[in-house]
Amino acid sequence: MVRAPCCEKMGLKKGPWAPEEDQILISYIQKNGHGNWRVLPKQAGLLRCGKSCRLRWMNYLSPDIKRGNFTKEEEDNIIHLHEILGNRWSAIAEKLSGRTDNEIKNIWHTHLKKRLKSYQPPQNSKRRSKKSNEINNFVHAPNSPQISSSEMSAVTSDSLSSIVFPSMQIEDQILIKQKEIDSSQYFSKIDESFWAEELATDNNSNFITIMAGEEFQSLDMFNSTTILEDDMDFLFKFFIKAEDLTELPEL
DNA sequence: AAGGCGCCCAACCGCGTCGTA
DNA sequence: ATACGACGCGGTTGGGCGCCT
Repeated sequence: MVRAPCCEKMGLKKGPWAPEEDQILISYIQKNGHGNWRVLPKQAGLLRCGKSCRLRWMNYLSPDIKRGNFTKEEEDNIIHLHEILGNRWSAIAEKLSGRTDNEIKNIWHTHLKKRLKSYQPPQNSKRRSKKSNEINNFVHAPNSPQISSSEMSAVTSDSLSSIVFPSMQIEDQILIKQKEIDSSQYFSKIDESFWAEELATDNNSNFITIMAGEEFQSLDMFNSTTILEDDMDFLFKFFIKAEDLTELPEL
């Protein structure tokens, strides 16, 4: 199937939006809603393609959008969410009210990536446990998928399952029930629905698996209440659905 | 003052997904 | 089952701006 580019038609304007165009779009949507984006520009009298209108509205004109610089707290949230979700900018944006995926993507590429680059986690932590070594060995084994931790988290959070460490028994996995994680300190902007959403509805069979890397021992199976601030920086997070623990995903 | 350079961010592009006929 | 339109997403681009020399 070959799809014609949406702005292929001659006469449609591209590039930066003029204030008058913004005004037309705002008043049209306020009056009629956006409905079908494809037909909106024609009905509103704009020489733009629907896609361009949608983007302009979603990323700039919508009243729900919070303008202005990102706070330190927001930046921290983005970093942590990126560890969990990977480059799923829209999913990250959902958790940060008023921020758009485009904005988050931009700030990631311009600020946060650099910030993380300059950060090097300490080596040879004395608290590294046997379990964390086992996981580490699996992740870096020759026949293991060669992916970074962030890619892994992206894959696993997509399907809410799937990263498994075959040499470990299920009971050896560190499984922490959703409600036992005190995430409020780090995800203060995120409401409870975030965790509920990621864990689907069945709390008995779905768990967040926290692979704490350097700080593995600090998390007590089924008994963890709080993640220490020191831990958080080194935390790799994978979502594991307990009933899927026997199969490796296709990566 | 002006030219070069790098950064930032709004906007575009192409593709995947979903819904419907 | 297939084709197709619409939407949404993530990657990329390029113009504008500020800083530096």
